Amino acid sequence: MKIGELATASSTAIDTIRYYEREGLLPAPARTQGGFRVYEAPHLERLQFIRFCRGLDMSLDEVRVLLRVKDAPGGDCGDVNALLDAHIGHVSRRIKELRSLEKQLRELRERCGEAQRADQCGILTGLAAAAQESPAPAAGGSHLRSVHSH
Amino acid sequence: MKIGELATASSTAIDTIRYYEREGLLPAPARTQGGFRVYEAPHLERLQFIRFCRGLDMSLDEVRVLLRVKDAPGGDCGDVNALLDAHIGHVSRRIKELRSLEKQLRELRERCGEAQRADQCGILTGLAAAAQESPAPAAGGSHLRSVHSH
DNA sequence: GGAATCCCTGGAGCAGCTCCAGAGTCAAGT
DNA sequence: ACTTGACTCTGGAGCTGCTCCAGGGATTCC
Repeated sequence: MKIGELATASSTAIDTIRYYEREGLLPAPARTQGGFRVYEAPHLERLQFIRFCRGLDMSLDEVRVLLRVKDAPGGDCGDVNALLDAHIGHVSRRIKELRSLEKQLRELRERCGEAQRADQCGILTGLAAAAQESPAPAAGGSHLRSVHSH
Repeated sequence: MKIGELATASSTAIDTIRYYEREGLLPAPARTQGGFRVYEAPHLERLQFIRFCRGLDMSLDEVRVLLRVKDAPGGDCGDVNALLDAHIGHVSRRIKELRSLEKQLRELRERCGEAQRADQCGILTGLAAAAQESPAPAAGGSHLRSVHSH
């Protein structure tokens, strides 16, 4: 199967497949004489595994750990448990952060019901005042990016 | 005030301040003869505003919109309301996604109580099986990065 | 006047792709 | 055999929001 077929079979962009190969997540496949990549069933399986883990919001480094354990013939899976526990920790911490964020935003939104002159907008004045008072928002001041921030 | 003082006064990295200037969020300040940036109180105020919004997980583009309205003398603030509503939408959507994610991860974690041989690890076999069945996780298959993905 | 501490610019690097140009390959149709 | 069109190749740049250099100059303190 050529890369385009693999791409549709796995709902993955072609560029992403080549990227995974460069990153060592997918083994380099055979090539035709003209240089086209030729994939077999195991490649698809592995790619689906990767995509599923990515869908669970794991980082590529986390996926790498899982693949390494998966590739080890009879190794033990303690690392898998630890990784998953840590990942669950990331996710639930992030949920907590976002909930307090949502609360702050809704309170802010209360301050301006309808459009009016900007210099009387409760949101803008509220933001400006809050920025003055606390150097960082009440949430704690961490810049909440993805679940993988710490 | 030189850049270092502004940095400590606003709990912002020096590089970040220069970055905001390049991005047009902070106006270019005066300079000493030797070329050092010299800031005044309004710079600090504006920077604190930006940092506060970033703490609320707004993107720089969102902050730009707020600043533009804030800078307009007597304009109206409809954009601010719309922006905040959209942002609240991002955040609560993301919370929903993460909650279903957390549930999936905890179910997965159930499958392997303690370390054992990798080829019998319930997590790995579960992941592999799930990847086979559904092309993407039940959550919907979107790659959930920050709150700003859509 | 010498040392320590600041500050400058320009560029690279992070994650995880995504998109592009410019060229080559393959399969089907005539 | 040849053309057409769809596919694929490589290498590099771009996205966000910073962060961290290197290799210099400015300022300040003793």
